[in-house]
Amino acid sequence: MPELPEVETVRRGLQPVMEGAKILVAEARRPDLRFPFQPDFVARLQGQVVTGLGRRAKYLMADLASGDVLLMHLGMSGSFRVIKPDNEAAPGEFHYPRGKDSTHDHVLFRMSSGADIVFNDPRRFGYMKVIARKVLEDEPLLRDLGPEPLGNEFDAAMLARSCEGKTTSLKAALLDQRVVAGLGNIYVCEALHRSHLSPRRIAATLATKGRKSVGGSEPTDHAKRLVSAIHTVLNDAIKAGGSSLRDHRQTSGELGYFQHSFKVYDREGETCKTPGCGGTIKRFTQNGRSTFWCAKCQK
DNA sequence: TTTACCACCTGCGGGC
DNA sequence: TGCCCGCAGGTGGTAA
Repeated sequence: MPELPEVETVRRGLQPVMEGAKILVAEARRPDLRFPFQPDFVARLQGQVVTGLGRRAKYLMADLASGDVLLMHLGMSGSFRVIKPDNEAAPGEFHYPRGKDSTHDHVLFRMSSGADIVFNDPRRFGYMKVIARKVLEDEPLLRDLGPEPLGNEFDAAMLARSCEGKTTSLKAALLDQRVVAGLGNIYVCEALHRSHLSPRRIAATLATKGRKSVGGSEPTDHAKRLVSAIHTVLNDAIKAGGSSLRDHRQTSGELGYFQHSFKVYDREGETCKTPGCGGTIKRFTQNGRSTFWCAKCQK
């Protein structure tokens, strides 16, 4: 579920209680999430000070004073809650109000900042791993990630170069984390609609052979429009605290509200919001994923 | 090498 | 009311 804006919202929620604080207690309540926890997972976390909390694509990365990095991915249904520890509880015990979902509270941290952090993930597609910072760039999970869509590196020329020669659909290319890291199904649908580009368009049409440039191709106006739309939709979503469909909540438990700004996603059968268009939003399955689009204004 | 598809796990909503 | 089925926002692995 969580795409870049949701992960960034979570990062901003965790930062005040994690950065500069020591992990007094860490607890993994089951042997695995998507992957088995490392045998020394808890030992490498407990007693460590979190010196920084960053994000790379959809990964949260907590820098530890030991030189390790705690890598966290929310998968499709992962969420963090920040709660006040129960003063009556013994040190090392986690007492907090349990909801019906609490059977899926898989990882807990007690921080010296006075907060307990609970990671909940019903579908267990999320994962956590501790990696030494010095070998981080060799980490298979991170090694092949493309540029950050909101970073300076990502522009129309770079996107055009990445799509050059690709015969797959533009939608599939944008979901490929090697092309651009952090987009998921929702924001790809929204960005394509805002840039009036069809999800069925061949990815290579973003680049035109010809004028000399690094990489041998020039970005088309389509590529420029698409990059601009990606920037707009991600920035707006971050400001709104992400989108809350089914699972995603902020660390405070509040819902994001960007779903109210969707122009196509989950709007099958409704009228297109593009001024003067009047088309109807359609849905079809593309690479096993739902695509929402307007055939009238997306070409 | 590139592309498409499947599986992973659980909860929810719709249909019967 | 309860059961069954399809679907869901991600991603690694595998087959073509």
